[in-house]
Amino acid sequence: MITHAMEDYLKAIYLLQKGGEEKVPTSVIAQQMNVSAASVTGMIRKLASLELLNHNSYHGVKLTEGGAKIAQEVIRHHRLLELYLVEIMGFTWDKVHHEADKLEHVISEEFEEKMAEALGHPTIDPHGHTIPTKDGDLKEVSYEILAEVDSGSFVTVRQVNDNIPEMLRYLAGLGLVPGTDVQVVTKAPFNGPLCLKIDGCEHHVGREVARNVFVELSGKGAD
Amino acid sequence: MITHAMEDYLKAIYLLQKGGEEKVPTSVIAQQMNVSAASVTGMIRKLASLELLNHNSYHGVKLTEGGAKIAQEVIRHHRLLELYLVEIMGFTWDKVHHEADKLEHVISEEFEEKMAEALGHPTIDPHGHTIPTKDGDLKEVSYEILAEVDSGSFVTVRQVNDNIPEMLRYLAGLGLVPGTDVQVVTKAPFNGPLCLKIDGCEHHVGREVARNVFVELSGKGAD
DNA sequence: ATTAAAATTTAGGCATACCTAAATATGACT
DNA sequence: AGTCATATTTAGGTATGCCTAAATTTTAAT
Repeated sequence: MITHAMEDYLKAIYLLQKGGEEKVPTSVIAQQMNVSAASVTGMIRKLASLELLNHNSYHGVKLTEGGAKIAQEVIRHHRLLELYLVEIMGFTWDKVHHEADKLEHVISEEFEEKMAEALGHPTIDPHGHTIPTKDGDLKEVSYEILAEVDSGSFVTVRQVNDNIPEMLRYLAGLGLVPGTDVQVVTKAPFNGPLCLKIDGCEHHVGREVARNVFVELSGKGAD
Repeated sequence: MITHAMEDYLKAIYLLQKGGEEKVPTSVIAQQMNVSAASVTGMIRKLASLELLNHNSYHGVKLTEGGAKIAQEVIRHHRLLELYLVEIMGFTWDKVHHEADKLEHVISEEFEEKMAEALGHPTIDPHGHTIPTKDGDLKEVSYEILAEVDSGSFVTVRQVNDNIPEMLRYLAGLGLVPGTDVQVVTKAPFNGPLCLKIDGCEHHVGREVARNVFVELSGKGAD
């Protein structure tokens, strides 16, 4: 029997794996999930005994096909829920992550299908993340981090991190949402703010915010 | 902190109290919730220590105002969810009880409000039960049990039990849903079937089914 | 008033999922 | 190769929420 906690671990490990790390170390999972490393070890044993992941002691874990499948289903639930809450129910995009985190574990497959139908089988969630297909794989496109593109660049916002409600409200206020075209006018030194031209207006945003916005390069100016 | 299990107990006790019993005995709760009496005793201690109910050892429990309030909120969630799932999402009415039982514990107050708005602040759920208002009390109207009305009676269906999916599918097939006018043509002896005239057609339904349908008398014929 | 049946509570256990602190393994550096 | 810092695991403990079996209390009947 798969518990909610197990689903949360599988989801986190899956996303960390997609995010680069082939073998995900215990400590990284612990940090991501805000639990102690010891708790992670305990859960890893359980998941390994169910053959949902392979554990190479002291060298991290890797999901099996079975484990990855469950993770994909949970992520599909989460992202469909986020979009449903925004598009159909009228939630603002800063609140849906938290709500989806609770709902993703309890909705039925039929609930998932009804949402997908109502939304016209969408592929992107409100924060720009790909929604895994029912059985298929999740191809996470990797974009540039806004904080790291050269000044002068012309970019299009593709994704934003969905887990800090206050930052999402701030971003929405700036118009820094997926689909928006942005020019990086300047980047102040010493980790200083970026000057961004959005919709013709210049805004100054800090690096912390710029590290949570992911963009696609659409052109480039002088550095 | 109120756990899901606590909410389930409070809900069950609340409905049993409304269903007649002033003080609800441990055994009744245990039967209703399909757990052992010992488990109920354990939970009662916890709820009593939180002052959500008063416990008179060996003489049953009674919810405090605080306990009743939480129960009402959970029931409001449940019934709004059932209606939302049927009306907005297109679920059939036999599946919504199970889905609502899981969702009722995790949705936010905002989710509740969005549902209520989308549904036009309804007062009755798909099975005919009253939806408690946001702060107000639940006035559960008590109807006649179809199995117990005299033959010849003309009745209107008002409520059906929502927890047996197969029976709900059967009832929907017969047209025995809230709002339908029905004539009780005959009642066979020895707990035999009732002959019902629904929409001009006669149907024969067993007592077990007729005990799960609640009606309002609208007229009366010969016995 | 005694006794038997029924209801209730207590006692002791199990699984989940988390924690801290202590022990142990790894890998990088001298 | 030895040493040390870091990462990981083990050991032992907490809380929830369920169970069965045994003890206890109540109620009803003689």
